[in-house]
Amino acid sequence: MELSNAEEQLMQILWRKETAYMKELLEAYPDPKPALTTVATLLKRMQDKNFVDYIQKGRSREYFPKVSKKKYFSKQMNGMIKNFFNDSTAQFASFFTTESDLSEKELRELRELIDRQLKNK
Amino acid sequence: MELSNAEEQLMQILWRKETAYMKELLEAYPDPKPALTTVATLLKRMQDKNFVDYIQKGRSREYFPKVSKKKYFSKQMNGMIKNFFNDSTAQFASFFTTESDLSEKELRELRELIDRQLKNK
DNA sequence: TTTTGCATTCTACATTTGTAGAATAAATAT
DNA sequence: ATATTTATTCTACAAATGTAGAATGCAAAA
Repeated sequence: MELSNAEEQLMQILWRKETAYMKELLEAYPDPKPALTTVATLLKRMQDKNFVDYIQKGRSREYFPKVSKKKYFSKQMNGMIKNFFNDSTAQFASFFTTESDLSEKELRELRELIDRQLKNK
Repeated sequence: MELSNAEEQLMQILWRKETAYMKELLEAYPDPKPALTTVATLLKRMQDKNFVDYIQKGRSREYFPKVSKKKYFSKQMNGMIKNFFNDSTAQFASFFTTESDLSEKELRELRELIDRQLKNK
């Protein structure tokens, strides 16, 4: 089961905070903030989908992500690479490199990084 | 307005074919194929969303994408980079480079590509 | 202890998405 | 000329999504 847009937005907040109470989540929303019950509904659905859990603290709950941002992101990326580049990561990489408008500096840094990666092989 | 999942799948088919009649679209679906009316509904919605158009040919229609795969993909990517990497393309690139499991050969090719990019600057 | 604030659960409802049957029309094959 | 195939439009409906009010309970502040 995937996250919907509204759910993913909330997930982003939760990832940033790592752990948060209802009130903090609400505060973290940009204006116009949704109703508290809206967030509650989303959290409930996200729990059902197994993306979020909580620890009862007194009478309220400390929510936290059950899926790491990194893991979630990787899955998204793999989906896109599969659909758009026929499952070829390399093909994606080359598309990205030529199409993204990285600055010269950024390109150099990226090359540096690749060199380091290569040393690890 | 964004494409839904089912719509995006159809879009992928249309991008592959570049142009296609109803029948061809249907044939291109993997089994179990949806009902023809399902595809018709999707096409209609995609027209409303301005992702698809057609040319009347005799009594049927030659459908074609109004948005290129590349453009669509870029938009998706930018969205993800914005959400996950704080809008930093470079940060994404470095994450990608370290986390993707590109082979040594692929890494070398990527470096080549970056070199060529750099020469263009 | 009365008010105020906050969280939770329930209920609700409009919109969007996934899926397709029925009716209709035209084109083609028999 | 009739049956068959194919496409189109209309209608429909369940599920998912976005959004939030009402009711309830409890805790902290006044």
